[in-house]
Amino acid sequence: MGKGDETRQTILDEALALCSQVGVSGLSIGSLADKAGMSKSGVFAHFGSKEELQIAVMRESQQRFVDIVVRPALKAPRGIARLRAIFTNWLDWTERARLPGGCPMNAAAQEFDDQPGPVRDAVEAGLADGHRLLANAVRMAIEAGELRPDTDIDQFVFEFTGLTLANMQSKRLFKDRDANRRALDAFERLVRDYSPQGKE
Amino acid sequence: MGKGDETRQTILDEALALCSQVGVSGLSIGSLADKAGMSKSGVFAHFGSKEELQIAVMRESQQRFVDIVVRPALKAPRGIARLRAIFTNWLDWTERARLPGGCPMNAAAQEFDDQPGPVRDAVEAGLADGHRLLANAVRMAIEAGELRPDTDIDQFVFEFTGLTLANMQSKRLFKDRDANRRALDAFERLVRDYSPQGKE
DNA sequence: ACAAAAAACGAACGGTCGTGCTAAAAAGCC
DNA sequence: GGCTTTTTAGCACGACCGTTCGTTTTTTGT
Repeated sequence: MGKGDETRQTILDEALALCSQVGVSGLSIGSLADKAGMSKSGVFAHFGSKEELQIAVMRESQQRFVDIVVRPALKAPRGIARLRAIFTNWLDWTERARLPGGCPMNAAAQEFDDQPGPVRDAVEAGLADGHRLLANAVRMAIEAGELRPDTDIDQFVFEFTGLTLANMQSKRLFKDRDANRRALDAFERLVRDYSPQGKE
Repeated sequence: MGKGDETRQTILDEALALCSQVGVSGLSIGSLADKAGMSKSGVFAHFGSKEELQIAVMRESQQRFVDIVVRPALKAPRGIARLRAIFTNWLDWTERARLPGGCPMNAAAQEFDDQPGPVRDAVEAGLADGHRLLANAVRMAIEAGELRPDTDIDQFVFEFTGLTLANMQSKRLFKDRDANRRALDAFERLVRDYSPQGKE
């Protein structure tokens, strides 16, 4: 198909940027239509309901995350190098993705964590997918002998994501210019703790 | 004063619970009035504007956090024991505070991080205060000789809060029953890394 | 008990929300 | 170029939003 999908993509781009600032439930069809230079019903027709729009935004966010954070990191060799590439890409992925208000998915996770429904499902699926990709990278690092064989993969992922969350809060709320450095230092400490020739 | 402040407190209690579920910007005066069994204008009169209500909720949230997380931990001796007490209290403080939807302050931090104004200021002040209290506890642990003298306090706080954030996401979005254990394991590893007789 | 003050109510306002429905415009196809 | 299909606009709807105002109820002080 032609024109339809094209403007749908345009709308989604605007929706993602807007959503990053006001949240996925704060995103309204009227304001989105203004940003996209369209009528309210014109935007509406592309999704059929607000819920479908929200789900589409989450999916788009997930895909863009993969494109910006995960895919480029695959050029790094398997092991800690690739883990580090994922991590550094993660730290400022929202800026590279032109999302002025931070990660829409993480924001949505907070908004919808106790609001069952398809939107929540999409958010959970999106973040779970990220964790799965990350877990795979950790497993490869273990297989490459760069992390201890008895490394608890889920534990590693848990701490890894904790650092990205702390980084976002530090950077966005406290405008801390040292946030990235702090996160990177913590990452290196994390890797060192789980490395075979490391301490213990 | 009498009756006024009393019902104001009742309203704030309901507001906190409601806010934890729908977020601080999703909280509406109408629904809050329903929960409190009052009229919309009756609730409104106590705060004068929605913004003032939001600020009041943030302040109340902060105070309750101190009451539930920080104050009880002061019974533990200075040092790592107290840090651990703060941490464990932190992990499930929202349940003990009867906040069914998670920490309102953290949610607000995401919603308002790029929306300047008094609400954002209140959020930042509240979280900064928490960080300050935590930093003090870390400093005491250093002075007690239980953490290395060259410990970067802000770095420690950064990683500490990262664990609490990961814990909340794990628990609330993924319903992970191992979240607390994961967080505690990570905490012990964190402390060990910065302890004088630890590795390195 | 009674007057003064405080607090809660009820109705109304202009706005915006999501969502239908119908008509106009644009795009795709022969 | 005309015809069909797709895409967009315009308008209206009921619901809820924050806020204002005048009235009524409740509390307070004496």
